[in-house]
Amino acid sequence: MDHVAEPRWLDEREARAWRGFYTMHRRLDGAINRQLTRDAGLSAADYEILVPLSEAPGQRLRARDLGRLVNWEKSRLSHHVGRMERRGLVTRQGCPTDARGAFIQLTDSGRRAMETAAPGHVETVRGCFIDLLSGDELETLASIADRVIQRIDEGAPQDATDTDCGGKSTQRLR
Amino acid sequence: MDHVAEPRWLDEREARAWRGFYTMHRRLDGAINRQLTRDAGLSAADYEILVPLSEAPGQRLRARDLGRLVNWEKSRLSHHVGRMERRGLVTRQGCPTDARGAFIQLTDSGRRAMETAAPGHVETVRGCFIDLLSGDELETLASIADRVIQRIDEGAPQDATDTDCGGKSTQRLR
DNA sequence: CACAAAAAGATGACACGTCAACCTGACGCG
DNA sequence: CGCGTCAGGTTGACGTGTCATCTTTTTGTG
Repeated sequence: MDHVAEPRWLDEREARAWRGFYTMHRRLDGAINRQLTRDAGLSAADYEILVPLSEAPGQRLRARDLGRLVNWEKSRLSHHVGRMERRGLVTRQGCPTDARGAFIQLTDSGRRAMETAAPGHVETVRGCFIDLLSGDELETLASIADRVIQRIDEGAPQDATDTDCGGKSTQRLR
Repeated sequence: MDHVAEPRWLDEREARAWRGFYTMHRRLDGAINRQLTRDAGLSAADYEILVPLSEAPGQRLRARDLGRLVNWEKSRLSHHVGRMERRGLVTRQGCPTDARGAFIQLTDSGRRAMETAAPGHVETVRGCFIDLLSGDELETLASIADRVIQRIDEGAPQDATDTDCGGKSTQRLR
């Protein structure tokens, strides 16, 4: 009798937190992208790449290291850098010491775009998010994030609870 | 002398919360999409659409109403419903009373897919998120989300602070 | 040294979202 | 009635992200 445990649907409070979290992210993403586009013709992804580059010695980084810094998978990075290269924000250079490697170098134009965007970006992040939170809330949020990220990165248990899905009752599917 | 106020960069705590929030979302999104794909061949977006449809009388909704329920813009909805239609998850029907309207109807196959996915979905959301948070934290998060969403939906102040960008110093661009 | 395995990137195919038109039909109003 | 405006939806173009696959080079190991 491999009975399937009845799913533990979310209660009201849990659903509020969950839905809230998600739409909050979507709104923030929208706001940030709008600001960056308007002020400097950049996307949020562009900005994310430009920042570590601008702080790197010589304004350049190995793709590998850049990828680790921003925590992107290599395919995404490669595609995105390709697009940024076409727009003149960065260039690619081969690596002398490792023939597989690739350096990503910030161009002047890329640097200017980032410097143009930066002040408005912080202002947006503050105005739409940070400044709306108390110190305690900031701590709480960071702590939550640490927990969640660790949980998923490490022990994500494929939740392979062998759900045979006796799919009868479907009530609160959230 | 229209001096530009020096940007108020984020301090350590603020940056931790901000970065944490963002990567947390990315991880969660990944985990959820993997589970849905693996268990039922659905994307998170599919699931989001299927839920309200399955709860609607007659398993169908006007595109307009569906869009309001999930808070998507109409273009996104139309595109996505098109893709779901091609995969046999939903069908489109004209609306008799308003010739412009469109009904989106859940198919049996769509319903099955959702019922298959649902238990694992809740389990994932719990395991990777909800169950890691205390009651207080759930409240805090929901409260934060309310604040942020309202701020962006209503008074998003275009932060049009006329930044003439005397872009000299660029240090902590986060 | 030889050779398997791993690392670094690039690439093509495809799903997803957004923006900007665009079309059609409903509605208000003179 | 006639006309302007708006609402509901669709479409095409484009940027983005993921997956799977491939090539080349490095590295570890006998």
